[in-house]
Amino acid sequence: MLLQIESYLKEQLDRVLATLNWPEIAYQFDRPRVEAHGDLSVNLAMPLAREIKQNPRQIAQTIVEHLELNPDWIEKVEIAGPGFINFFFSPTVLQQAVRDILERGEQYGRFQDAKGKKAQVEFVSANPTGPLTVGHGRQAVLGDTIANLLEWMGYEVQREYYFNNAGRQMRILADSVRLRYLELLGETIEFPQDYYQGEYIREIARHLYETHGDALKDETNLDIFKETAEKLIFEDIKKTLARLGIVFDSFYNELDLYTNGEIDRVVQIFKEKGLAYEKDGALWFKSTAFGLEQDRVIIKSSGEPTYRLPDIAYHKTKFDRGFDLIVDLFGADHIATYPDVLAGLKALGYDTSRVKVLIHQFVTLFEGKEKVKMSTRKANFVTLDELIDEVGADVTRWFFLMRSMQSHLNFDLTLAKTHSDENPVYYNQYAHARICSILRTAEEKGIRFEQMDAFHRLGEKSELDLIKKLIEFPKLVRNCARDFEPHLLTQYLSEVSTAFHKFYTECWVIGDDAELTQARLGLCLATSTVLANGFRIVGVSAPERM
RNA sequence: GCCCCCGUAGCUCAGUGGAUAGAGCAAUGGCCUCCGGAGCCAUGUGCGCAGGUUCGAUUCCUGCCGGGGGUACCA
Repeated sequence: MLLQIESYLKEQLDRVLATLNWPEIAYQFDRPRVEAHGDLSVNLAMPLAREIKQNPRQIAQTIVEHLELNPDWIEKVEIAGPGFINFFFSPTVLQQAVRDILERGEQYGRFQDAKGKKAQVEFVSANPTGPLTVGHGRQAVLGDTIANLLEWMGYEVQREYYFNNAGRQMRILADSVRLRYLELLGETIEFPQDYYQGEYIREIARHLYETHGDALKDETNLDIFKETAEKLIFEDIKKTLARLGIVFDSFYNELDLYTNGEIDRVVQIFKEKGLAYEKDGALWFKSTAFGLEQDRVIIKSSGEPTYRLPDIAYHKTKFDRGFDLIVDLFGADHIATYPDVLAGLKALGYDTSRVKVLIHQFVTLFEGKEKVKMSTRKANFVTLDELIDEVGADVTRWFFLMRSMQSHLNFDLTLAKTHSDENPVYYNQYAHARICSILRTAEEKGIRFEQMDAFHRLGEKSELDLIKKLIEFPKLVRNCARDFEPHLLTQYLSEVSTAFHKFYTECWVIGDDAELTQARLGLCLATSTVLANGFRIVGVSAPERM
């Protein structure tokens, strides 16, 4: 309803501008910070003042005089400050909005804008060398929520996990397992410091011992160790992700890019276009032709490709698979790689504006004041599983979404554990549970919401304030999706909960006045609709009881 | 050296080219005859520093300081 009001006002304002023969100009609607400044404010007069060289307040005055607004929608218009035009919503339009929310129900906040379009979100993409860490958790939750947001915009979304099981890391992993296996057989081994130290390596070795006995004692080929490790670790990773409600549609193995010829094809095209040359025994990509500072090696003198080549080939497949929007989510440590990939894609002739690269900053873990260094190799990481064990999936998801992704995140484990009961997610879920409880109570008294025409009875300040919050939801979803900023959603939901709790404190829902009871029950339902829809995007549960 | 991100309340973090910069946690004091007190109400301190653009900058630009991450024929 807020979006409808905005477009209605924009229509009216544009009409006035045309009538007055004033230039068309970009202006914005904003929700004023201060209540006295109304429900919606437009800055139109200020930029216009520069154009037509008149006093902005005078301009605002003239505009307002020419406006003919429907009093059922806009109750009052004021000019304030340097020239803001402030609009005050009428109760009527707010009362209508409650009905609108109830009629749309689970669809409220969904858009059709991207209907028929395909989007892919690539995230996590951790190689199967160990359990997911808290750091991966941030990316997992961000990626999944962004995918949810895109679905709410109408996209058909594919969640993809890209991994490499062929590199040096995997060889070390396999050999780490082999040594632990030999250790189980009673052999004295020397375990190198730069091998994977984690307990999970021993578990994989134990699994091999249970299934193969000592038959692998003299096995020098690492394949069986590698394959077993990869299989078990991936099972583990998927299980962890599933606990957070995250399910990938597709796992893409870097190795396939070699076997299906994509790597060769990219090299071929680069050579044909004169964008690759040999120097010092290596093959270089002429990335300077695409605005980069230096050319990059894509095939080492050893004959092995650098990471750039498969990355470029991989992204080529994303285009070839027909996605309209390609979202890559990386940690800040990969920030240097994407310009090369984008340059490579341009070189191949693709429209890189379809690629959206999102970089999130790291999570720094603290135990109290003590910083916890994280390294999978050294096994002094805190796993995502452990975090979920401690605080639960809902808190984990909510916590990672509370902050903007470009902000460094200091995560105090001690605090997260001791104060988990006071986490804002409970505040929000409590609002939902409370509404369910009211509805149950009403039901016990034989009262059920059914009167869609009772909303004219809603006029208390806390009622109208709550409705004003609720009507922001669709705009917020759209903006979060447009800007890839899921954290604004958690913030908004908390505001809805606050407005509800205030309404609950000030207004008695189930009373003697049957019509008023109907109106308030409907408002409760509308609130739970918005909360539940928001929770669905964020990926937390909407409990009926707590 | 160069590049990217960050610097806002005691702590963790939101936010905006504009009109009085917010939340949670922590602290103190209030609020239940009755729909869930995991709630509501009240009380305090702050935009790292210095310039610039602008009618107006915490927001944009430049420099500096501090923290994080990059800068490979590692990923």
